[in-house]
Amino acid sequence: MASLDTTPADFIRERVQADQATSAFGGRVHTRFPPEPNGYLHIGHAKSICLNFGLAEQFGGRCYLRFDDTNPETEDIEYVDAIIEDVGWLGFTPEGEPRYASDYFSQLYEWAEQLIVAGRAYVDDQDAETISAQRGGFGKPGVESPHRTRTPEENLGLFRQMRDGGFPDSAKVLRAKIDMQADNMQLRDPVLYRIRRVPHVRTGDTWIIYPTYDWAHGQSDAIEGITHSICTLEFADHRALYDWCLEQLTLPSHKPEQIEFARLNLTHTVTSKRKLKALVTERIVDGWDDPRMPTLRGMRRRGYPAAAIRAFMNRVGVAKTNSTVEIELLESFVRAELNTTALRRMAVIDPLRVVITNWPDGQVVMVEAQNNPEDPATGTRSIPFTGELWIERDDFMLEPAPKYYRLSPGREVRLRAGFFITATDVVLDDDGNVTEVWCVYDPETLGGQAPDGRKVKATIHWVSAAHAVDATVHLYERLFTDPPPGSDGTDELSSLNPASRQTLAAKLEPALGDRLEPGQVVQFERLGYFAADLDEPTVFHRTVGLRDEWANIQKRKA
RNA sequence: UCCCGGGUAGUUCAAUUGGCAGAACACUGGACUUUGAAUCCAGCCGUUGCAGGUUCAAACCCUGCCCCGGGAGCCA
Repeated sequence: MASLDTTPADFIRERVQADQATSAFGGRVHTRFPPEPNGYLHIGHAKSICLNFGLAEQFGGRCYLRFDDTNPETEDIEYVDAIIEDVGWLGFTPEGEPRYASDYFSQLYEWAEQLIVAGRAYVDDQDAETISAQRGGFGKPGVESPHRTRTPEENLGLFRQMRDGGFPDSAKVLRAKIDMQADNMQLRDPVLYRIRRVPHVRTGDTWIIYPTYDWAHGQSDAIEGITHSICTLEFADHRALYDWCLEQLTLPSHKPEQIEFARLNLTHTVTSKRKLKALVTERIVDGWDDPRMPTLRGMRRRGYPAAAIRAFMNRVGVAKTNSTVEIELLESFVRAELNTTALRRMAVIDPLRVVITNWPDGQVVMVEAQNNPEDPATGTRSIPFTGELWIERDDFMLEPAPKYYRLSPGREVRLRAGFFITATDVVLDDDGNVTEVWCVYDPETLGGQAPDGRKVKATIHWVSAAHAVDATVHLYERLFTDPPPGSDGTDELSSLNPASRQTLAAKLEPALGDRLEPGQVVQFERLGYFAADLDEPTVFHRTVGLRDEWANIQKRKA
């Protein structure tokens, strides 16, 4: 099994180590997790969070949470709060208060004026389409804007008018004056400021011009003293621009270095904001926190322990190879964590009635069951055993298949922590379905052990019918049937799994009638791990099933 | 078409930087078992994208090619 908390080596950690060896940043390691507050965090963000905070932890540095809130059109306070909460849930504590790129708007503006004075930026009057067309194409040089030769004085005046409301939205932009011939398209005079009369979550209507990502990000890093600015691969082409911007300024500290890594993809799900949003707005799922969603909130509701997600991130490592990790790997970490921490309980999710014909009328015997065999310190509990029980429909077969060794006519099995029973008769309905199984029990086998030493091949779980607690149980399957949804070029949503959620009426042992902690995960023995709903005490979500050898046997036969 | 990045087992990553390609997950078999779970043991999985070259020795260096991803927002 995977060890849970070893920090692997990867090219970023090697870089940091090398920087420390040469004292590149005076021995400091300072990272940041910089989400834009325009959506909920998902498993992909978790990788970045674990990387940035993990690096700071490992090297005795610090890590900030910084909101990259430079585009007021898409951002909302709702997301700010959710992100802060989710980062905490994942188990990380940002250094100090959250930071905001918008805190630096004044500084960024001042630096823009310096850039203009230095003749390195100009105001362009052309519209977006024209600018885009002039940018040229891959392998085709760009065309310089007619406004590129404006004097610094003229540019400064125009830029101030932009700031002061002298022009309508989008009428003018500030552009860096770099190189319209550059092979790297990002260097063909990128836009630095745009006019948007949209109230900003934090600065309200103080500003009507907003810096773009490229003008804000590196400088924000520099202001905060970030040493290693880690981002995903699609920003690789921006690195030259990131460096260019910083080189134009006189910085208080060392220039941060941008390092790119490959984002995480998981099989059978999607992580792009657009697609996740589609799932929510088209009501395919109940919301951003639906247990089928790969959002942090969804996984929390589903019962995934934060520790399992962290361990998983350690295992998948950090590289520049585009990769799609099997969701099974994540699940194996969830099981490993839950196996040691989750209390065992009995619950029947597809009930079949068992009547024990030789059981003394009305007798109730309390049997002792371990709370978690992996952790004896969790002790035992008493469960009522009676002559009428629920067992799993799957645990009885009228005509047992080969290698099936659960209950069937004439066969003896153990009821976990209870007694041995042998099936003697069945009650059938008009369609021939089994509605009831009659059994006899062996009173000598209390606790599940036969004094004569005879063995049974199967142990099955059960719940006393008279004591059962009713509950609703949601079973989840993959959201998408295709490993990479939409890989055949079709719309991802066409490979949606119509059976991604199945809802059943379950019978629980009485101990589960007492309110669990919201979100607490227990193991329903032989079925899997189930999380108590955050709001509804009698609703459970299956976090993940147990490994199931019987299912494998059947699959192989098919 | 141009620029950048990548290609090692089914998957994700290693390989002490040129020195016997190996871990985890998955899969298969066995042991154990009051969860067909967990645990333990074993096995399977490789033309290191392809073709050349350098070298005693190449996943690693050189040349050419192929394939995949990203890049022409006033998104991030």
